Amino acid sequence: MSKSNNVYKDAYNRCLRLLDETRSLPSEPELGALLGVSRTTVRSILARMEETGLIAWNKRAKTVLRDPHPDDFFPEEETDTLAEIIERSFMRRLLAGGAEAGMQINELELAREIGVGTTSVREFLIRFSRFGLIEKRRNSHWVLKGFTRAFALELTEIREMFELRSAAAFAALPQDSPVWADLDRLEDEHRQLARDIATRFNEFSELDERFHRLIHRASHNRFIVDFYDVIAMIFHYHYQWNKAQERQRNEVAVGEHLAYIEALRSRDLGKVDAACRKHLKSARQTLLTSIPESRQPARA
Amino acid sequence: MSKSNNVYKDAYNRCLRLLDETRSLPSEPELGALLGVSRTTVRSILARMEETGLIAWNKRAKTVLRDPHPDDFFPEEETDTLAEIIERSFMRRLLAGGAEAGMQINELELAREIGVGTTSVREFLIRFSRFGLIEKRRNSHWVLKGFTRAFALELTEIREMFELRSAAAFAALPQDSPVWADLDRLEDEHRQLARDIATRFNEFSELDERFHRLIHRASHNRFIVDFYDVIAMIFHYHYQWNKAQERQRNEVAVGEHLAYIEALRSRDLGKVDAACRKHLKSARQTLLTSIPESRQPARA
DNA sequence: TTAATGTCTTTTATCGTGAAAAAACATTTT
DNA sequence: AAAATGTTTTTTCACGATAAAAGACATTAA
Repeated sequence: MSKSNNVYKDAYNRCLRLLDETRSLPSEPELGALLGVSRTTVRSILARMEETGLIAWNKRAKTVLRDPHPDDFFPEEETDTLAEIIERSFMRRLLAGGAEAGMQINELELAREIGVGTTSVREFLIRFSRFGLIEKRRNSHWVLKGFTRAFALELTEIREMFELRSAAAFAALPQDSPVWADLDRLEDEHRQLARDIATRFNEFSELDERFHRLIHRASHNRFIVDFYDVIAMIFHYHYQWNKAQERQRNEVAVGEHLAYIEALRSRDLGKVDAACRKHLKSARQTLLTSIPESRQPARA
Repeated sequence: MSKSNNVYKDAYNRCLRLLDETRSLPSEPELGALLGVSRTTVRSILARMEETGLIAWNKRAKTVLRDPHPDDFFPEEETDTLAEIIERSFMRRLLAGGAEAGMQINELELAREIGVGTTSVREFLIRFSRFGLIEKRRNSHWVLKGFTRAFALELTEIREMFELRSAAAFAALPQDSPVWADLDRLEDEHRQLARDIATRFNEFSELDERFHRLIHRASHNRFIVDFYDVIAMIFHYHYQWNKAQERQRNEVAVGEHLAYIEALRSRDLGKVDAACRKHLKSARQTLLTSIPESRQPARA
């Protein structure tokens, strides 16, 4: 099968949504920049749009002929990266239980189960290993360390260390730094979400990530910034898995974020530290309660 | 070519060194455990040793017939992992200069230059990416971030954060913890090295790594422990590259380690903190002086 | 009956191959 | 001439295939 054309399909779908808004499409390089793909892919998209009668395409002229129909879109599941597919599949097994710590991971079996080549699985495991949930035995198999209480504690320990430092760095940024405007915008979004929390509570997860990433970036340290990938990944699946009291949890978190933002704006390091600690403590608590006490590592 | 038999060759060489010491070899499983390889590999080794007349092998009896000759050994370069070969090759290019930050990395070109397949290079790059020296552009090439001053500062910032915490955790360990015995042994080795520093100064690098890893392990945090891989890698190549005043630098470092060890043993957190800071500060200085000021990132 | 050896099976590591996508180059249009 | 389009070349991504190495099972020796 060699390589799936998910980049094309995903970009095609996103391009379809653009069609609603305009009567004609921009130049090829412009479209490429907009969709985040190369001109080669843009041209494939345009070619298909012409074929299906969505646009008339003649050199520079790309006139929209009709609005896209639901079945003009490629199915969602065909737009995912192989890496995403493997990760989802792997995390499902991991969190669904039955994946005891100490268990060994079989590349070939995983590949067959997901229906992909071994190379992709191998590359996934290597990439995934930095999350600290799996480990490779020298010239042998991978071992599952398990999503345990210990893991959550180790993760949050680093998170707290890094975020306290980043928050302090943030508060120390000069008044004319563009981050303050970013912070204003995020505060607005928080206030809006707080108002409509009853219906929009599930949008918090995404806002949460953007907020914390903004703070971590103030550290100007690639290791701190990159570590947020680990946190984001874990919380992403945690949110998907543990829906208990989601609304209430998120409502509390939004409140904590707003206090945190105010503390940052005060530039009072004591206040920043306190607000940051308080929020991280409850975030840790949420994560911990989602991990069953029983899950203990199988062997040393 | 599919797969090189470097595991076999390396284990064979190590097994040859065992021959000097005994008149007969232990059982296959025992040998496997000793050499860190499977019985399959052990049997290949024994088979060859029999062929070349090094041993007489009949079931349990594995009698040594003669001492190994220098050309019984496989050449050193055939015992390296592909990953090691690629890493060395890559780091040489990186440190040899001419590798400007912002430059793009070509998998195929690298693979051809080193004489390996693209898959191995890809896997290496993925693994290597956690060191923060390269970065992947979404569905496109890798970009070199460069071994810059900024990199060294970011690295050491985290190192200091982690090691101060680990050292504090270490000092707080109960008296009956086995780490104190490990520390004693390391102290001895330091004292011996200090005595013969004039001739053995190049042995410091390895001792340094063992010492710091012992301390980091006290954190009981996988992210802290794993981060030492980044430090070890950087310092490993740094030591190889920058030989200026090596003897003197190492002599100073050994002294600092001894003070650090004493502080740990005093279990006085103030002293530990001071000794740790002092040593890390000079380690950072050493690293920084090896990076030419001129090397600036090419683009944003 | 335990622990070794002997044999067979499974898994990992690496390569070459081919399609998708990017990037580079050439040509045309404004 | 600058920026688009048209065309060609490179590079990345993913696969199946194959040898090395690990692991499992069967048999034999102490």
